[in-house]
Amino acid sequence: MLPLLRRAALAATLRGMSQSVFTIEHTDGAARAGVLRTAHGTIPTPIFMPVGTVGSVKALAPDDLAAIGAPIILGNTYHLYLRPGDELVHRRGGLHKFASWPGSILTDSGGFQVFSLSSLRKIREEGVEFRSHLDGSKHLFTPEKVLEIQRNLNSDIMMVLDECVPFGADYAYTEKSLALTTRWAKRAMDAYPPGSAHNLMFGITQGGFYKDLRERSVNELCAMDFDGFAIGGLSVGEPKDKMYDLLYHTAPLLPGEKPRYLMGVGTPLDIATGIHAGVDMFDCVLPTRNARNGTLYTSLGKINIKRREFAEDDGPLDPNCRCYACRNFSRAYLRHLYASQELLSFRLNSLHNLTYFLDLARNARQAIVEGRYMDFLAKITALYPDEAARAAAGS
RNA sequence: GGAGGGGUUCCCGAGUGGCCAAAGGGAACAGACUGUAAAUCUGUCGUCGUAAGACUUCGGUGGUUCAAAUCCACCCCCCUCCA
Repeated sequence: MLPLLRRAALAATLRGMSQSVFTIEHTDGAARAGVLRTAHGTIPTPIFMPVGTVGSVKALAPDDLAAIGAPIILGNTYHLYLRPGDELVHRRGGLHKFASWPGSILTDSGGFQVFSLSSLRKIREEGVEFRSHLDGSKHLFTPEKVLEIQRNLNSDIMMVLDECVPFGADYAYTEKSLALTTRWAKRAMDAYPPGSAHNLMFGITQGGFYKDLRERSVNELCAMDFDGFAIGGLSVGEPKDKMYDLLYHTAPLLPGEKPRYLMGVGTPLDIATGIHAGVDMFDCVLPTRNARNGTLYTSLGKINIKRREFAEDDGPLDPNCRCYACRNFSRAYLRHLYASQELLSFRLNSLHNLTYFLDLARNARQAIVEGRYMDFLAKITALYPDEAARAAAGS
């Protein structure tokens, strides 16, 4: 491990020279295979980033994540600020040290909580006021404050504060919200200009499900020198075909030389589709949450391990999977662990699903490098026919 | 031997004349889950039927009543206390 100062200095050099933060090595159509560098490592892209909201990927230890080759995980500004507190984490040397996580960390800004905790917040010009879901206390999150929190956490990739707008918001509201998100992004950039430190900062585009607003958002955001750009506000309750429509419309508008991040997405098909549209980074709670709820992704499709049909199935969960769960346990045993609510069920299932998602990105990258991404996408599409049908419904 | 309490749909358990195929919980079965208020949530759960509805069911048998899981009689079984 590099001494802290030297690492910071090195990373500070990286920031402001966007060329060296992100390098695209191969393309296949719009799909890109690249490398993203942070203060805590090198990340091959496309990449799937496991979500560890409160500083832990639920049910897993850093060793587990290392075993499946996860180079970067997420943390959350809102949750870590409330508990245990970003300053407490700062005093313990940052989130990496506190959580014993040697890889990279991207932190979400709390923008998603504007959506998911909408009944507990008020949006104002200066920021978002949340009523804590833990104790009801009030907290103001401004664009500047969330960066301060993320710097205390020592996040490798900080996200700017945005308003994640629900599906169904009308044009007038979405337009107004978008303008606010853009003003917040400007304030973030002012508070933390390029070269300030080694923490990278990504902007988030919004615009709901109106293409002209998406374009406006991209134009306004990309005029600013962020280290990467995210597409936010997708997968917020919309039909699948709408989501893909917006995805294909928005991704190509983002600057080609910078990393593109599709926030909170998604299913394996969503990810494969996102990569096809030119996205480099993904995160989603789906593999970990579904793992805890018994839904597992395999090379043979999605299966629900609770089902009776697996009660005496002695085969591995996924014969083509390299993970610890698949190498050592039968479907019958995994079903039993789930039914018995054994904690090992969470760990093995999470380990497996994340392996699947990480491998999905790895295999996608390989396909791009070898110039056969369309074949890869076709293969994934065939694995999830119901979802693919929903995606095709409106087109 | 005496006194008391109880047997309800797979399990626990509510229900003491009609609003009861019978609350609630569990189990079981199936589904959902997308920048994590999620080890959460939803549905089904006597039989037949797409449905309307029909039929069978509350330890057993018989009875009272227009109507019984609920009232009465007898019988079978379980539990507690006393001797």
